[in-house]
Amino acid sequence: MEKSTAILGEHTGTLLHFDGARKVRERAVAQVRRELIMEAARGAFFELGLDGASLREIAKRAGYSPGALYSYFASKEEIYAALLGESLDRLNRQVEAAGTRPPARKTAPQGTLRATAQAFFDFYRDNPRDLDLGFYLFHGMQPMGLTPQLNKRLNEQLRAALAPMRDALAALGMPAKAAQAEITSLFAHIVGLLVLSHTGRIRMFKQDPKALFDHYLNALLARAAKP
Amino acid sequence: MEKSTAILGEHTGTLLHFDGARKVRERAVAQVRRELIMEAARGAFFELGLDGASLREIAKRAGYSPGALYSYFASKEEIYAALLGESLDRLNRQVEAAGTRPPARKTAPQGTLRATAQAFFDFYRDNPRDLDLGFYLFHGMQPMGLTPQLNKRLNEQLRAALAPMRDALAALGMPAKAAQAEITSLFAHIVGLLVLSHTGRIRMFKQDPKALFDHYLNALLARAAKP
Amino acid sequence: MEKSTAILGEHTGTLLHFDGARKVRERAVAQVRRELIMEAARGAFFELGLDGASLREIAKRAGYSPGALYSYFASKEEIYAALLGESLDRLNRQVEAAGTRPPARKTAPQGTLRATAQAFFDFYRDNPRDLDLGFYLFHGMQPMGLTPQLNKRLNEQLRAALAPMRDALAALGMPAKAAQAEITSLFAHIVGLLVLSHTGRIRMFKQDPKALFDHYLNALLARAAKP
Amino acid sequence: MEKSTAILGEHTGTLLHFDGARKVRERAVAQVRRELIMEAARGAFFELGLDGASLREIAKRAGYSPGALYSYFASKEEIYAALLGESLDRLNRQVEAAGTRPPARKTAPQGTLRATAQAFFDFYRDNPRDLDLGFYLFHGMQPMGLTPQLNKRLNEQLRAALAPMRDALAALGMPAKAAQAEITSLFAHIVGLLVLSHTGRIRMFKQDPKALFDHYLNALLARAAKP
DNA sequence: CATGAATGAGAGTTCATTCAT
DNA sequence: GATGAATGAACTCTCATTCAT
Repeated sequence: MEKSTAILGEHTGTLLHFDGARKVRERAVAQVRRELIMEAARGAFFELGLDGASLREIAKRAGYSPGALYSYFASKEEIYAALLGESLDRLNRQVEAAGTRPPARKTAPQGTLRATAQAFFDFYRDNPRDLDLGFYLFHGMQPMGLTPQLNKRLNEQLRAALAPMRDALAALGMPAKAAQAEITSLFAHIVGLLVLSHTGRIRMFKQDPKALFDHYLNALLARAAKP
Repeated sequence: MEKSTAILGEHTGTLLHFDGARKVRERAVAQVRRELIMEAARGAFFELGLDGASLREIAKRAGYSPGALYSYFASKEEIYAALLGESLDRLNRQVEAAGTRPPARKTAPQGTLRATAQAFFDFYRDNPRDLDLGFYLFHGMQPMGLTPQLNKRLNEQLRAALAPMRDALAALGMPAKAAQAEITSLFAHIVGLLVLSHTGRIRMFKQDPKALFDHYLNALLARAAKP
Repeated sequence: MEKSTAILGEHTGTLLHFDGARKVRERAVAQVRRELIMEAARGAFFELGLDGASLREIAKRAGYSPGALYSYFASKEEIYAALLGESLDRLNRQVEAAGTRPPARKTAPQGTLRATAQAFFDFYRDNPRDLDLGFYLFHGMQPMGLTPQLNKRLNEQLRAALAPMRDALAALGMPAKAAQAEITSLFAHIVGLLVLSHTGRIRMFKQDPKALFDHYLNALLARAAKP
Repeated sequence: MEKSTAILGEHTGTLLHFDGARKVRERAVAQVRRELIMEAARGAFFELGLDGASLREIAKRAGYSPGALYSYFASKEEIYAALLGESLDRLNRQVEAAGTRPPARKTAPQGTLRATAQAFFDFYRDNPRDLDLGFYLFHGMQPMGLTPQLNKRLNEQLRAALAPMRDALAALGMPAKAAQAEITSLFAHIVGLLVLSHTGRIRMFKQDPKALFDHYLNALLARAAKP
């Protein structure tokens, strides 16, 4: 079971008192190997897409035989779940960084909202595969194969990524409920824009995703300023 | 080749003058059977999702051997394309009906915009698989396997479904360019809301898709009223 | 015109007395259509090879539906058999023409032997598919699917094509038995050279089929001159 | 990749120094199983011919599921290539043995030429399927599907099998170029005789392949003696 | 921990031939 | 005669997963 908590990147230093040092070391080694496999999976997935990235391919890239991966992950899906967790971590870091960078701070909270929302948008625009990842486990748009606790964890990571924007709205005087609704809308808008963009539907309307997003953001800021 | 026009649901009754009655009847029978297969495909797809719906499964449901489907469709993809075409037809009819229904007409064009946008939203909210269908041919969010002319045709059907909303905005005095951008945004927003809704991400934020959509629509109407 | 019907057995001007003119006409029409189908089959076979030429493809090229061909040929194999018969006819004509052309006649019988053998060789060198055809019915080098009478007929056509060479050898004073053996050898040599040529094995040895054949022919003529 | 060297029957025992004994053993086991599959393939191919020998049939005979073969061979073609490689190995051994056997040595080089050519001829006369094998990858007499390096390797094996005859001609004083041409001719003659023999065309001329071959060989030796 | 052979199911597609119409 | 839908069997190949070693 440590295996699955490890998926989420939690460390267990406190076990030091109960386990021998050897066990700790082995656990650390296993974690490193997990990450090696995830790296291979990410590479395969990014280069070959959801369908091209077979377990065999991932194993080959990681320098393992197919069966060996099952020592680290219970299934292919679990690999993707781990990948998604890591992806959300990166998203969080990117959003957070945008929220604490000087230019944003100066004109806060409008600046913060704009900067973090932009960072969120940019993250998925620049890494379309990370967006795919988010929908992989919902093949056919229908949830599947996630353990409830894993689902919860992933949701929390997502919530965390959006939190700075919600807080910025609150700081602008928007009631908590309205802020939450606006942030959900914002998220939906970003997803919609990017899905349409990736599938070529926006180009078809001769529009530019970035411009559309700016427009949305401006409207949101206007709403936030004088409700 | 009547096969490909049939994909798009065109009827051939008018050929009566040139073909023998027998040919016409046979063509009609073939069309009926095409639709039977599409029905089976839709059922398989809706129940089993994109991956479960194999050609064999579709054939079984339609009461055919696998090879027989190739008398009606050149490939599995063509079946899905036909399904998508028919789905867009239904969408168009639903949107059009909403745009010409009395209550909408009375308060036009605001009423028309609200009614048609609502109809668009409702269509995909009530038929989530139809939204999937639209993304099927863009596996991994990356276009694939459509003949350019078929792609064009499908795009036109989509454009047509959105046209009433664009016209309503124009009728409210919005410049064509801005109207086009707003309609693309609206489309993206709907898609985003529904994708998040279908994947359970909206419920997670304790929000209601319909309410969020109303909110978006109100803001859009406000923008349209006094730019 | 009896040509191809003869392939299939035997016909039959004498039926004129018993059948009505209509039946005769219908038979002629059928024969014309047979040839149309054979033409299509030849085209498909030459362009697409043995594997690419499906019944469907042949039917399409002939302007028929697949089933229709069965009104004219009992099987796909029979089509090929007919094609082979026609091919052997062409071979015979080409060999015969070479044997009666002035230059050959002048220096006969050496000239005749050289000219006809050359014509035989050239025929298959220039029309590799005709050689394939000859081996098609012996897939895996093992006879199959020929009715004995059809086999006999084809053999006779082949014999006829080689007869001028045998006669030339006899005219040079070679005993009948030896001449027959030499001609069989000659045939084998031609086939061997062309099979190796078509499969690229001769080019691999940096040799030229034509030169090798000339060499063989010279040796044969030398043997024939003073045994 | 040991797989490809294994195709060619090379052993890996010398790796003992670098690999553990276990790896060596496993490799040996794998090689045995490869040969088991090749045996099954040969059986299927010999009994059922080129078309009857499907992957499924081969797998069934080898006691495997179809997919299992792909652990040993990358494709069906690779199986046939391996079969052909092994066939050429046997041919080489048979030819070589004939060239070094006492009776041949005594009257060398005429005896050597006669003995090795005879061995070559006998090999394919006695194993007709091995001749088929050589032409399998040239479906419809038109090259296909060999990797260039594999093609090269197979060509070299063929060249090696013919080398003793070429050397014997050279030993008889024939210039290298002429010897090469004669050996190519000899090869073509053998192939021609056997193809016609296998397809029953020689019997039809009431000839005997062996006698025809002797006749050819005598003429060749006569040419070689006094050019 | 690691291997990699093996499974078993299944993928989409093609084919010659048949037969009701 | 002609159609073309339908069959049924076959095709090669891929996959995630298991498990004896």
